[in-house]
Amino acid sequence: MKDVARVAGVSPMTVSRVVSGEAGVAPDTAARVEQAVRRLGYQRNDNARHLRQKDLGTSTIGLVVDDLANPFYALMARSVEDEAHRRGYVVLVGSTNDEPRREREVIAAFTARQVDGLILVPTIGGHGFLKQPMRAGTRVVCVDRPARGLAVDTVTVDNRAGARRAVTHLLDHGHTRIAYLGDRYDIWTQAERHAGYVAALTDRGLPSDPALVRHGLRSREGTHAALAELRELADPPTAVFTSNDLITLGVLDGVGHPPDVAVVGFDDLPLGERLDPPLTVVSQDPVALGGTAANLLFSRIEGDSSAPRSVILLTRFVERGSGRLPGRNL
Amino acid sequence: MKDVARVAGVSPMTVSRVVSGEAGVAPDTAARVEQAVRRLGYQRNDNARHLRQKDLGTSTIGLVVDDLANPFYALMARSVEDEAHRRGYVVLVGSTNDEPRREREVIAAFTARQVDGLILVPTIGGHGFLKQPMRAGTRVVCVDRPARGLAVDTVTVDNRAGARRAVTHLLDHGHTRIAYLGDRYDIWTQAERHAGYVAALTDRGLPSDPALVRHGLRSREGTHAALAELRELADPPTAVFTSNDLITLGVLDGVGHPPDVAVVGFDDLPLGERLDPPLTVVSQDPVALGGTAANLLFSRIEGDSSAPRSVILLTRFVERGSGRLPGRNL
DNA sequence: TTGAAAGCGCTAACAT
DNA sequence: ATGTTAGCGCTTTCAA
Repeated sequence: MKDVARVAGVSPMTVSRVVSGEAGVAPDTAARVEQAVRRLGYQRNDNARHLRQKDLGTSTIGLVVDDLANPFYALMARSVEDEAHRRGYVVLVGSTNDEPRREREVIAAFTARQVDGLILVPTIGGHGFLKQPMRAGTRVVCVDRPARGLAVDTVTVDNRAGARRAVTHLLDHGHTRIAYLGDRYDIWTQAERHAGYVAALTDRGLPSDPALVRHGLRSREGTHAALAELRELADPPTAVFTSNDLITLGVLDGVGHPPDVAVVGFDDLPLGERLDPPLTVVSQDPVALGGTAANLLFSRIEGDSSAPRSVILLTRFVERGSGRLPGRNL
Repeated sequence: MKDVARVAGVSPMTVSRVVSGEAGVAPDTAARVEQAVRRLGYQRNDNARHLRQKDLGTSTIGLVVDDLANPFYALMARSVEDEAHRRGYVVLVGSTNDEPRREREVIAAFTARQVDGLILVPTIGGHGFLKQPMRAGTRVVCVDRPARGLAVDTVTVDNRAGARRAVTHLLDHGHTRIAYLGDRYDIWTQAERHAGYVAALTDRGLPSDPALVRHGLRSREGTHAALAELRELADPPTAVFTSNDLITLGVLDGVGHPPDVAVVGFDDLPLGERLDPPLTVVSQDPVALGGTAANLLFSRIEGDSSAPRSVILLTRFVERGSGRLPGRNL
């Protein structure tokens, strides 16, 4: 900036004014400065700028998800990024792998860089470490799951109702031996979906047979193996409810052609309607989740200090056929 | 930091030393400082730190992709993030939508924040604006596509050979009317894949019929419509080569049950093996692309100033059946 | 082992 | 309309 000032024959303050588009600079002076800027290829150091402008923030937000490679979070991330871009913000991203330690590391790195806000898919771990940054002005919004004991805006979907609807569908089609295959039970969404599964059974006066419930599935292969085990039971399931897309894929790996087990899954899959029979799912909208979270965050950043809100978006039950098997009803 | 110093009864300089883990502080002094840090919940402002430490960089890199919501780039992003996290770096992400203007905006926002490096899926636009930041020390690596006229490390896959292999497979199974359905031709990967398509035909002495070639497809719906048009031809195609995952999905939307057209696509799909018949694809490895790009970038950041390298990763041809239809060979 | 002074690049607040 | 001074939070350098 000093160099530009020297070349343009003005003071650094004038360069600052021109570069920041402030009024009150004579047109020909501004032109001289702009020419010097171009000649030197000067670009302002925004970190230094934000250091001085204490009240204006850094125009940077952090997005912390479970796994950025998961298409669900990728869609969410894109949606957050679009909202941020629209407002002139940039986005730092990090994946936690659902490990509280990595979550802490990532968030610490973000707050050390003075992010104005944080959109967080929280792990099971405590979040006391957020208190201090929040007091210092960092706004926080949780998405996909709430954080235990953290009073912040939270955007989720009706996991329990969605799962209940799906399992009810299986019951409606004559299934009574319905398996639940889920990810780690300590993940809030998974516990909710399991609760929905149990609720649907309870609605019909059926007990939940522990032998048909598997938690902690984290891969296609592991799910495939779990399904194979269930088939060895004396009284095997005739239907399976899968609690996320990865687990649905694992189950599909293990059902025959044509399938010998009915399947309904949480989360839609790109080719779901193309399977034989087409896949019935509970579908959620990651773009809406991300967009809503971003809008909440930015309204907080812009000064909204009302009580924390909790937004629950609706899932959609998409009936395509896979829940009616083995072709006993139609 | 001043507050911590006051509480601990030392100078800010001593706090700085303790917080940065520098040697030469008496153990009991350090203990007093650490206690004050905890009591006040102090966290260092890394932006201010990096402002002063000119030579150490900001430990921040930027990742600029076409579309973060695309599973391919999401996997790449996760891979880059893992490498960055391992080294104590954080990652700014941005999507360009393949619009040169948005690419410029995103990159400008990143360089203004003094990123140490940039991993870039370049748009078709010029990249002269990178010259200045590069002179100022920002390292740049291109991934998925090269940037015209930008001499930097570049990681791509053998798009042309992969496409040629796929189309050859269709020819081997008796198809001679093979359509090409692709995204915008000005995207380097798409032009390469089209060239591979043409090369495979030429290998057999066949001309490329312009009536069977469609560029610029950007959605499932648009692709579906394009396929419908091709079917209206007097001499319609018996096979289709699709140049990316989205286009493959669009074509699958439009083929019958069972399919009346053979399909081979670039990029694998999660349920591809589960279709009837299973989907034959040219598969590339986004995790390897991202990891390789990140490793190149970090070795540059760590001082490697050898001539720019070009790394070409191999695609894998995954034959599953959909290219053999309509069941005339086996 | 500790601290004081100066300055990273920028801008708020006050001159002129 | 432009410039001067001081200071954002930290660290380099040098002195004690």
